[in-house]
Amino acid sequence: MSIYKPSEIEPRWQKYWLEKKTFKTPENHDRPKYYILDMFPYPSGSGLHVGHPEGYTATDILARYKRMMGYNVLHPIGWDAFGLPAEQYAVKTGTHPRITTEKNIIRFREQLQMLGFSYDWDREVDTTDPNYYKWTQWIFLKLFEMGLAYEDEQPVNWCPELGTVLANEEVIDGKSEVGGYPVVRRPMRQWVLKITAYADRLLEDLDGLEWPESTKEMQRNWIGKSIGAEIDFQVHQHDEKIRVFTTRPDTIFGATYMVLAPEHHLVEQITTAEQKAAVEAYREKAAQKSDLERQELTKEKTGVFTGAYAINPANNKAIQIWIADYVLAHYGTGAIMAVPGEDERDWEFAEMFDLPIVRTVQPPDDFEGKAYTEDGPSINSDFLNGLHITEAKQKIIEWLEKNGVGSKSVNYKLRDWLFSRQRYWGEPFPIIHVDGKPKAVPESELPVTLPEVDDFQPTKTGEPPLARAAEWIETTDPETGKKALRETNTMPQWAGSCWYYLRYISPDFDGGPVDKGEEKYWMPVDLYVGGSEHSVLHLLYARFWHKVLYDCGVVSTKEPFQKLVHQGMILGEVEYTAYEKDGKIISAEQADGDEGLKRVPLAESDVEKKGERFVMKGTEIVVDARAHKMSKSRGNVINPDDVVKKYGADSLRLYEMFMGPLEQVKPWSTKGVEGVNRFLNRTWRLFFGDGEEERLNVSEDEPTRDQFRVLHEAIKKVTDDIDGMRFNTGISALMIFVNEANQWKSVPRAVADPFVLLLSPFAPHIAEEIWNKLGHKESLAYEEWPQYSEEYLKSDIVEYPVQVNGKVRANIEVPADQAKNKDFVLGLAKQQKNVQKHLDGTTIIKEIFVPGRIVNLVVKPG
RNA sequence: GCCCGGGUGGCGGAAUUGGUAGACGCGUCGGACUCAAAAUCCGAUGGCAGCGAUGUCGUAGGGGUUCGAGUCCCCUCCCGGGUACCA
Repeated sequence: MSIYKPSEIEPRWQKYWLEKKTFKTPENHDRPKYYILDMFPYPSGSGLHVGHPEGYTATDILARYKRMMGYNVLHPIGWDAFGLPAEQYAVKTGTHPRITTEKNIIRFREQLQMLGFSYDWDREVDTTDPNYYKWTQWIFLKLFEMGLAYEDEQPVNWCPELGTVLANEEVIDGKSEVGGYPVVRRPMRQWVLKITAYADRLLEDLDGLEWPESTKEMQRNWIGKSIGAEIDFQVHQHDEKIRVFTTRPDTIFGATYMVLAPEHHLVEQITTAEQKAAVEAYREKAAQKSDLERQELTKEKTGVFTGAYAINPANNKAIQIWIADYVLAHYGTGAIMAVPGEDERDWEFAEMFDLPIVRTVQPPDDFEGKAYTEDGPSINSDFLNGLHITEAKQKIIEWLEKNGVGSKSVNYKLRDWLFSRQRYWGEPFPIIHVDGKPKAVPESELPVTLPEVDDFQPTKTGEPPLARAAEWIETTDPETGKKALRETNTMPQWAGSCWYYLRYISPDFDGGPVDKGEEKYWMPVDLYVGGSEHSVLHLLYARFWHKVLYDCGVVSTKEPFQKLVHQGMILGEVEYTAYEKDGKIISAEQADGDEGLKRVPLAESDVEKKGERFVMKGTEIVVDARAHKMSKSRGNVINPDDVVKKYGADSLRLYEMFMGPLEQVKPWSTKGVEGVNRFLNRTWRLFFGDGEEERLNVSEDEPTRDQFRVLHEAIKKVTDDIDGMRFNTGISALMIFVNEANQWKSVPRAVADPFVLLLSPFAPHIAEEIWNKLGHKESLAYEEWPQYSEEYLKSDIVEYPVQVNGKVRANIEVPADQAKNKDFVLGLAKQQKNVQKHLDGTTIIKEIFVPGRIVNLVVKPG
């Protein structure tokens, strides 16, 4: 019998594509190129989840479409395979992370192939492969040579639980991004990359990128450029100056006290004898606080007077110098001039400690707040009085510069990138220490491979696991023959993913990270798809490295990723939950806090919508109706393997694209998968009938005008929608075609062929199968994409809705040749019975006629 | 708090520059086929009133611009993401 059997069709075509290397990247450069990139996955032990195929299907559709449009397409995949889970598993079981990683990669590869993605499998990269990380190390050497990588003893985010330091970007709310463990500050020798040297370029070049505005904005905020001034305040009775950074130099006449960060280098020197004890105690306490504690205690300001005074250079008044932890040591100069009148934090502090407040900007009469941060004329500010912020700033900076007490200045929130980790499973640094100084390993000795160790834990003294490989550590400097020690830190996981998109271009090239000629052809990446969780971290780091490589002449573009799209998260199936307390079901609105609450899952049939909310059927008890993030603990994880087994890869692909806009967060629905699966079944029956025998239901007849119209409407819509990445509505157009075509006796070949091509990027297996059965010998992967013709889209009649006072009262059909004839259309419109009814007893005061669109008769009574 | 997104049927979501709100899919209801079920097919399906023609309300809420607003403007509420003493 004629039945659509994905389990039989799909593996067969997957094998065909692999064996024939159908998707091998063309090596010639004689066509336009399209580089379409997925964020490569970390091959975790739990395999692919349904989130992966979402972005991967979207890019696969585009890759297949672009090939049919005549582009040379580069569509690769690889493995971001260094990382913590494999290492933690190694610590627990002693299994070498390499073993775990290899195993996981095999699983991931199988899963991706099972979904029919058209990757060029000859270009796979693996960040843990020494042939790959050789070039990661090579790039690090470039950074080192350029003075962009340096060692520094600095307070770092130390995570005791993970046994490693973390970059600022990896710390969220004082906890580690991975695992959520507490993070404390602790000084340590670390490798740091000078990303701040590129702050301005990283900021400016965002403008030319086709990225989501929100992502660009996040990067802008993270870089945090602010323009202001640095001003020197003379310390009274000391030969010292305190330099502050401020964005509001115009408010200097309102600077009524100063605050230093507790760690500021002048604190000890200027503190008076009477205040010494208090200051010491405060500094002690601040040092002991973790970042988390510092944040938790932000509600109330704390601080201590140093006993010292500074002279405000604008008015020569002596003002108190305090220390307080609301001033951060690592931003600006670690010291501020406090202007409570125009700064909410300073106001709060001034109120707390009874310090003077002077307004220097006139608030509006009805202003009732405390600090006034908006614009207005300057007051109490001598020669600035009357000027608004912009002019006042300019004038005061001129004055500061003339008097040698300050100058214009720019500051960034962005800090240098902490680049070393105390881990085993990462790239070793190509660095040796000779006479206590770091020195580059010569390029000819790359890669510096990971040594074998017997234990993957940090040593008892807190040194990284590599410190266990004594023979590896002790080496000689090839240049001088002196004794040398290898660096025992390793690089963070971001290192490998900072440049992998370049390696795909020439994965076997051994003259550098990337072959220049190929790079020139393929770069930049035309479309990059991946999760928004990488908005700052990966995407900022990769841009930084790319710019460094640009400066060394390795790459020819300033930016790596021209267009970026984030796929939205797929949530679990919608769940209905009632809350039970003390054995009684209570309304979800009253259910706050966890005490004594029991969650009772309900079936969809037990609930109904009442107004804005869902309630238990027939009651007033409100229940929760929500989709949650998929998680093992919640037990709502959908495994792609199961979906493929039951419905096939084409159905999974189609469903994930049909759910809604790619960028949007959306809940999973197994019923929805069944829906698209039905569509594929209907498509199969359209071509092969539903009789006992499989019989090709395709005729050699010339299609009718109507059949052509149906086809060409589909071509237009599907083409536009793929171009605009609106895959959900594109699929809807394919469904409309099949629904229409199912009413025909048979499908004319001239319609059948193009339709199968339209379907193929979305559901490649079934499309190849039908294509083959239509008598084509070769894969359809490089067939020409169908073109639509306006000729067939024209209709013989044009429909006009007819409104009276903006309300539709009738629909009329006008022959196409009369459609733009206003008099004709209006005449016909007014004849309509229901229109006449509404015109009765009124006077037409205006006739709106929008050709091809609408008729609106504006009337008034009488 | 601040900065971005976003609120459309029972559900996921459609709707060119302002021009018939609810495409497509799910669900539900009715029918056909069947001994029966599944699968499939046909029909209906925003609410309210009406046998019906039709009327009326309706895109989070309130106001405005317009012949006409889901779409533009102002205010409020709710949800999601980011960020948090960055001077």
